[in-house]
Amino acid sequence: MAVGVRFQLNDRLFLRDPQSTALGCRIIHHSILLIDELGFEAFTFKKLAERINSTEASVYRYFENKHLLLIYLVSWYWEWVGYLIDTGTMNVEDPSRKLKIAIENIVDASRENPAIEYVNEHVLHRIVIAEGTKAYHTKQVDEENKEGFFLDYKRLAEKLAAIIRELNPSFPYARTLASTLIEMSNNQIYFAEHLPRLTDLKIKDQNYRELAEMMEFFAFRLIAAAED
Amino acid sequence: MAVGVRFQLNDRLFLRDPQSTALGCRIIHHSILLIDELGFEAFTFKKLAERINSTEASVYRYFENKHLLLIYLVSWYWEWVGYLIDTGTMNVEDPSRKLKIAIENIVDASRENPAIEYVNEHVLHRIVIAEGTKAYHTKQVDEENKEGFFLDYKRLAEKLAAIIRELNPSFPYARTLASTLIEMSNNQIYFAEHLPRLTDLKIKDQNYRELAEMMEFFAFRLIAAAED
DNA sequence: AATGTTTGATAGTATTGCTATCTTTATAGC
DNA sequence: GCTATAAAGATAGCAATACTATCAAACATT
Repeated sequence: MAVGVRFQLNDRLFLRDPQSTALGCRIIHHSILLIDELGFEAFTFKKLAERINSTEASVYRYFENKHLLLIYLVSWYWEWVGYLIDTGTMNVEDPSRKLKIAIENIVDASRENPAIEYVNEHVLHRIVIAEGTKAYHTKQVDEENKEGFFLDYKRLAEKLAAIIRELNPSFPYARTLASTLIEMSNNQIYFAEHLPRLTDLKIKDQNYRELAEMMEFFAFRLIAAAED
Repeated sequence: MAVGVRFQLNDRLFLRDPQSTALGCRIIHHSILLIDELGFEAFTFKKLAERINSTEASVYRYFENKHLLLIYLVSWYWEWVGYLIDTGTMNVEDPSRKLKIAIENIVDASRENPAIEYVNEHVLHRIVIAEGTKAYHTKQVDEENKEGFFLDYKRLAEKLAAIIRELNPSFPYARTLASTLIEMSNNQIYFAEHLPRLTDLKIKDQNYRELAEMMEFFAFRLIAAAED
């Protein structure tokens, strides 16, 4: 279990590093809970400020707006998943074992013991599932991408793609498979909960084993050395 | 080519049927263009009203809010894709041919001749790619799902799943593969344009042939009768 | 000519998404 | 303990958003 990890995120995402002050940590802590409660659209800095007994102006000293806060939170989550994959595969040679470990962590990183007290990884996972793609589905993607706002997501995808290439160097779609698996994980969990006719998955008691198996089925069958 | 099609969408999506009046058609026509221009977040009914030389109040007589308008537009698009798949596979027996036709239409329905003058399918496709998932990624999914707001999407997925089952009745994840292929198509196009490190796809001159081939590769390799 | 429906014009309200300024409070260095 | 300075709180204000309400004008229908 990981204790005391502290991720260094892109410092253009915030005005003042929230990890450096008590108020900053409260902002992170309660923004996760409040976004989960209200949904990202209804979430505002004013409501957050009320919740933490602070003021709107104070929150704005940390984040330019709620959109950048969302990118911050989602980046934190992907960074955390990447970290878990790294430590989980550290002394593992077998690439197919590596892929399984990666999939397990993508599917359910919060199964691991939380890394930081003020981040509720379990709730954050729900936010990533429900709101994650809103981070990059905006008119400003291109500028924000140039600023490196999506590096954590891209790094995670690259990590996964590298394992895929290890398993089969001639597989022609490593990047596509990597990003598809990540998106698929979030989508299938969301569908199982809200639009069940869009998935074969049934999730009971937070058990993501079935999803991991499904994703392994998809990944290994696709990667299998082509017989042509 | 399809001329004069007119889709019957869920009538709880609107207050007054936009297809029934000239103003309604202008609202549809220009909301597609304006959402594409501004992005969904910056798009407002006031700006739309200005664009069509009408008033905010008049637009509100057709749609309760911009969120329902988005669901309406996205539903229209999936309805159109479903229609194209139906007509395209009408006299086709071979299920593998059917799947190819379905994939082609999911990947690029606007390759077909437009069905209705006031709907620019090509621009609407861009909206579905960039904003489509916002239709169901909200706190109200469950109530809206009960109202049947996502039936068109689910019907399309079911159509695809049926073809998959035809190809291999023992394939255990027909629904998951169906929804994954649809989401994958939109994501990979978006990534190719904005976050190219997340995909192996390169799109030049609106040519989606490569994407269709990639999706066929994924689909057929997965569906292939299991050798276990 | 009377009737109903659609649209336009205008106004108003609560909330959102900020920015600015000023004061109070905590902290750190000397 | 005193002083500088940084962080946080308090308050105000403003333009835009997301609506709702009302009334009059235009238009189509019988």
